[in-house]
Amino acid sequence: MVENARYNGKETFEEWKKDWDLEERYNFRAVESKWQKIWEDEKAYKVEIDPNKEKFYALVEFPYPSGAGLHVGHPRSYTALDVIARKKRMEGYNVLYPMGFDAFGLPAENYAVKTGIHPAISTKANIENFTRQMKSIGFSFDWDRCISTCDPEYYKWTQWMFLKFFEKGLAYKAKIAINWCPSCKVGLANEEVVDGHCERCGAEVVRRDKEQWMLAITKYADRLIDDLKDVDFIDRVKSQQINWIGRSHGAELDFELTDNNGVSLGRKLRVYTTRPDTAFGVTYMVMAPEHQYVKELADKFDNWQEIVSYVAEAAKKSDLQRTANDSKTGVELLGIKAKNPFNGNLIPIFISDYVLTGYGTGAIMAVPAHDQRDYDFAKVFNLPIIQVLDGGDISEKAFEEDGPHINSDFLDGLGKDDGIKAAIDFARENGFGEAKVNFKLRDWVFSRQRYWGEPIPMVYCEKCGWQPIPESELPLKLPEISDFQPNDNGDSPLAKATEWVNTTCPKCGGHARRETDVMPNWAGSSWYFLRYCDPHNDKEFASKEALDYWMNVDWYNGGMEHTTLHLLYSRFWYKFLYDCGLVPTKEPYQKRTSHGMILAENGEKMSKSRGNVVNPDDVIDAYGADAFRLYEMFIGPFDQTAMWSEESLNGVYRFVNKIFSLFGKVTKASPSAKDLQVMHKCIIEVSERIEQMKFNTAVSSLMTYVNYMAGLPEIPEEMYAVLLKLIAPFAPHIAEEMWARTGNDTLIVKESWPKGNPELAKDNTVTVAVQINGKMRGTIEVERDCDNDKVIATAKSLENVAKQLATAEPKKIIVVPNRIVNIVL
RNA sequence: GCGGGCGUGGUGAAACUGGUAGACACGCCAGACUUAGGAUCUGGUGGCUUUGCCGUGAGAGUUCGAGUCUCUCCGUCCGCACCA
Repeated sequence: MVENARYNGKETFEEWKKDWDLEERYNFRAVESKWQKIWEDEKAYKVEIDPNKEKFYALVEFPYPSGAGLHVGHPRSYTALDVIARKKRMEGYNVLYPMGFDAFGLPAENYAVKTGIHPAISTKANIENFTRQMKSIGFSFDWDRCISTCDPEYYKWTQWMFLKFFEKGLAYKAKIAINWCPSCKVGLANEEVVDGHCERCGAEVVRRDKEQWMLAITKYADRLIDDLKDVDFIDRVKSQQINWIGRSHGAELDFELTDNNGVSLGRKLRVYTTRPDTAFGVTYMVMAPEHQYVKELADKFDNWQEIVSYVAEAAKKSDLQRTANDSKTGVELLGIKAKNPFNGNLIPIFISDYVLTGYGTGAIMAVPAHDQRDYDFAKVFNLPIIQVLDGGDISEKAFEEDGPHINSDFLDGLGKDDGIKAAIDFARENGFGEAKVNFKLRDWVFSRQRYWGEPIPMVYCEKCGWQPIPESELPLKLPEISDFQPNDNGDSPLAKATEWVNTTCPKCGGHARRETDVMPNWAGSSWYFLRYCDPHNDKEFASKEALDYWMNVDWYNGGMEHTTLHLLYSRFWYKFLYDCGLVPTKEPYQKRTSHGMILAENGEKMSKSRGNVVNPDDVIDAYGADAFRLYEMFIGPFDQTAMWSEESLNGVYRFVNKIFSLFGKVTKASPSAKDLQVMHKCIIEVSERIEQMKFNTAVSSLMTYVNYMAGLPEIPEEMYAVLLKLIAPFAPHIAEEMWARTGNDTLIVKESWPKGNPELAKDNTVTVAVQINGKMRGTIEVERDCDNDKVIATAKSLENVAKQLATAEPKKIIVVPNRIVNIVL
């Protein structure tokens, strides 16, 4: 114990005590920095594996260390889990609550383009600033476990895991049409495109064919949905992930292609449908303009020019423009037909951009009677509409609900499920189709044409193709370069580092070139929570012992914006590691919650360009870290958007000072029954509300408790000690200071959490509401659990009640014990 | 279009399985202390035509009793979206 620091440099407690009389008010600046130093010197939050203690792993999303520093949004999440971590610690858990930096990313690189300052240098400075800020808020992170994704000792393992993906065939290079952001000059994953715009800069994305490294996340689509049932994620997160993965059950069916006379062309058009049972209502087919058959069957078409120009037109449009079309366009492929395998009918085939190349087989069978899009198209092109499900009025619009089958041969009379089953059975027996599950989820585009990211540890040899570099060469470090400018060709700035790029093939020893694209910033964050378990290990990404002890993450809080990005990616990544036998559990996170955003005072988003960003440094300087933390928790329901308000901040500032001023009234007096009742009620409420993340009402419970004590002539020591313990997770500095002043020489953050006794929390007398016909007429004070007859008698004696009873007889009297008496006249 | 929320004082918001609507704060009003206060402290504060009545987006329903449950509608926010 560092006695002198604790006593403000005075030798003894008694010496220190003399100073108190000179204090005018609570000096939060001195107190907060004093305890932050003591916690740091004593490593109060350092944690090690301890098999004798139950572990608790609390996690918040690590920040990108931007040049702007923390804004008040970050600490909302950090404080919430800090409160939970501190409470768990006081409850005796061995708590891992780590922090690190997601340090690769575009801003550092853009800054380098502008200023010439190397990303490594600006990132380091930003990390130092973030660390200082977080320490000034008094978070209980174990700083010895701090990591940074741009540290070669870290990204060595990110690269190592990429090699595993490659080894298992889940990382592959493919030339596909990707989303390209012309402003960032970088390819994007589907998840990074929001309404057709770049998630980061807002520019409209365009399609571009590019050779890309891909990770086969779609192989895990089923498990990413199914395993959600075993974890405790808030519903919003679950449903958004399920929605994004977009699983649908249906069938793939082959339609034979023929010439106009029904003579087979020896090819089949495969379509995907969720309703194979409506096949008797198919009146035409549609292929995506990009469908391979358009090129392959070019010589069969009578209107090639028309087709070519439509395809060219479609290629020019972005996805956004395609979607914005309200009327359907398309071109019939004249000269060929499709044969419906259910009834042998020859039907026309179109190309249209309402059919997407990336989903299903890129071709559909159109049932205009029962699909509104097909219906609209059929109207434009004057195609027949055959109803095969009974109901609705198809002269108006498509009938998309369920009904018994009609006009459908062997399916007639069957309902939806039976019809689908019968149709699939029929297709299977006749060899033209089978059941099929489809997903909206696409494989993860994993290449970024940038500098400030993890180099992809692959080389290309003319003779041997793509080869992984040997593990012994990891980490493959980023070369030093001075020109970070990306270009429009889609080359990474790394391509200019010729010495680095040119290398030898690990297989044949011949000349080879390194991959010059880097990984996306989601790579490092996909497994960082594993590194926290064993951050300094240079043999493995983490030891088995550490992973077995610490995993899973018990409680992970983060932003909703990451639900279909980081959260989904990292679940996939982790499941892959599980399949490799490298991690102990199927899912990384047991519980996932999410915080609401903090808006500026006027309800706008805080942003640098609007100039309305509130800097935590200023708040802490003016009101102190404790008030800041309390305010973050008191601002409103944790999961909802909240508006920053300097005026309200004053309220919690007063509250902190009130806790300080209460100290003057603390005596050895023992608490009365009423005192104990109030105290235990507060313990119970605060404990429950922290677990439920109802931090705003937890704080109000504490305020009620403080207000009660403020009304007492003297405050029993026990009551005040309980206050300090309960407030310690929220306002650890003042809790620690007052704990010391009450004569304790331990750290309150290591004390045990008070236990609430529900029996003592009950009041002896209760206020019961008296109603007549459900309307409030007054209240009575009765003994708790007093018998009904007595309660009724007391109720009847109320003046208001007696008056009404004089004119009418009660028909019925309802008594809810300790709550209400309702007299029905 | 599909999926998920939300709607309560001047403001942020409370309200457990239906049981005293507005806890706790902010603001405001009054008072105290002050040369002074945007400091601090104390008290008050949903509305109204005040024996009482009305009040949780609107309307209906269930119930002794509805902010809470059911239905219809309105408004608003978020996610996905020509996904076959």
